[in-house]
Amino acid sequence: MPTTKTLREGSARKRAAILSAARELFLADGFDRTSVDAVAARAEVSKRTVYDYFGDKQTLLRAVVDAVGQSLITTIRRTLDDTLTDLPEAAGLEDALVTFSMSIATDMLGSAEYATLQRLVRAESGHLPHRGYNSMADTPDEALAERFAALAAAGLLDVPDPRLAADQFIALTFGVALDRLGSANAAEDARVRPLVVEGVRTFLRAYRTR
Amino acid sequence: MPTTKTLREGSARKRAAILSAARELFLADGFDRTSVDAVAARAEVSKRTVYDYFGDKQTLLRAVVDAVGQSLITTIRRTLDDTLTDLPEAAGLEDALVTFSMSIATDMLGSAEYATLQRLVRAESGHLPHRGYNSMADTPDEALAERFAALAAAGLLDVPDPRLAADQFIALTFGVALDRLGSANAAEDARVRPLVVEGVRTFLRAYRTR
DNA sequence: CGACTACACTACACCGTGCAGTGTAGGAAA
DNA sequence: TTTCCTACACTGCACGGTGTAGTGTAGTCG
Repeated sequence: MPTTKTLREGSARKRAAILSAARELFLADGFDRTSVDAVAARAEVSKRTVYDYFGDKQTLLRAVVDAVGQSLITTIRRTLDDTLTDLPEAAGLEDALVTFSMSIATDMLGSAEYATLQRLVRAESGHLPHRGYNSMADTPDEALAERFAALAAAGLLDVPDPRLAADQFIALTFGVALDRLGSANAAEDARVRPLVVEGVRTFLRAYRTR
Repeated sequence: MPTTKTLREGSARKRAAILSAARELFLADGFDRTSVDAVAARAEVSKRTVYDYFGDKQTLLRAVVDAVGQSLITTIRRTLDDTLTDLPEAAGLEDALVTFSMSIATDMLGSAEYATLQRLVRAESGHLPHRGYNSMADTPDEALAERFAALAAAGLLDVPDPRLAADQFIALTFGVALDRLGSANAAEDARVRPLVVEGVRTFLRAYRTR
């Protein structure tokens, strides 16, 4: 066990590989059209191993969604800290929000992924028991809502219902971008930025303190 | 040479029944999880007839999406005329928009249907050639955009880009409602209205002339 | 009037295939 | 040894799609 980070590191690696392969295939081809064999092949893992790790195709989907959700929320938190911590002057707020949104849409392979996966869970695999949501703000919207509340407390925004504002912000930026362009490539596309900018402006016209 | 390689025209009633059954099942269970046998059973029609009318499951999906889209746009046009023609005073604008949105969400079995079906087409059945969209404003957003332009011309709204405003309006109302609650029952649910009301208010704070 | 034809539709059997899930033997590591 | 993993064969089944025999019905011709 010299330099080895044993302790099931191999296991964790395989687990991650499976998760990653499943995510890519589910997103590309849809849940039903993705065979477990294909997932196993892409993960360079035996099909049997997939079934040993996750017992079920459904469960695998759940795991993928949870993983992406966690990853997304971490990215959001970090980006939030990078772009919105030292509460900017009112003048810089628009730029800060645009930067934040574009970071999410670009850095992250695609926040679209999360939305698409949510659709998959809902549309394709019926109704599994809804997320655990223990207590913390462990959903992307709530992380954003927290920050809006802070901005409100700092007197930059006039936000009576931070959670609602967060949802509306997301809808105005990612929502319209997602609706207009296919859910696929979120970054890259040059048409995304203007849409996001306009979304932020609309949001600020509605929520900025006067 | 079997002269009948063409698809049947047949009785419109059966055709409609199949379309309707397919719509309900596709929405409830998803495209892949819906068997053609199930569609036929629900339509009280032979499975063979389904294949005679539409030659293919894919084609059936396309037909369903087109039908719903047409129906939706008709409803929107009518509702638009009913609620937003005699340009209301600035004071009544909020109520008018709320009424409009709720009419769409209620009267129509669910504008959610359209969105969900679009997802289905994209996510499940790969990429068929995108809609024909000949020239007219035959997409819901554009119908709404037209009306916003009219409201702007009347001095009630300050809308430089009507099409964008329409997309943002839809995102603020239906978008958030769809995200929060499952895509399923759009009407009925008492939680929809407050969401729509708040969406309209946000929209007006951003776009109303000052 | 009946006989015949054309057609829309059903009921049903059937084929091929893709796929979820399992059982197991065996190899490599620890 | 035990533990983990792979390779692979195999089952069971659901589903898309087709072919066909047969039924009801409307119209046409004699």
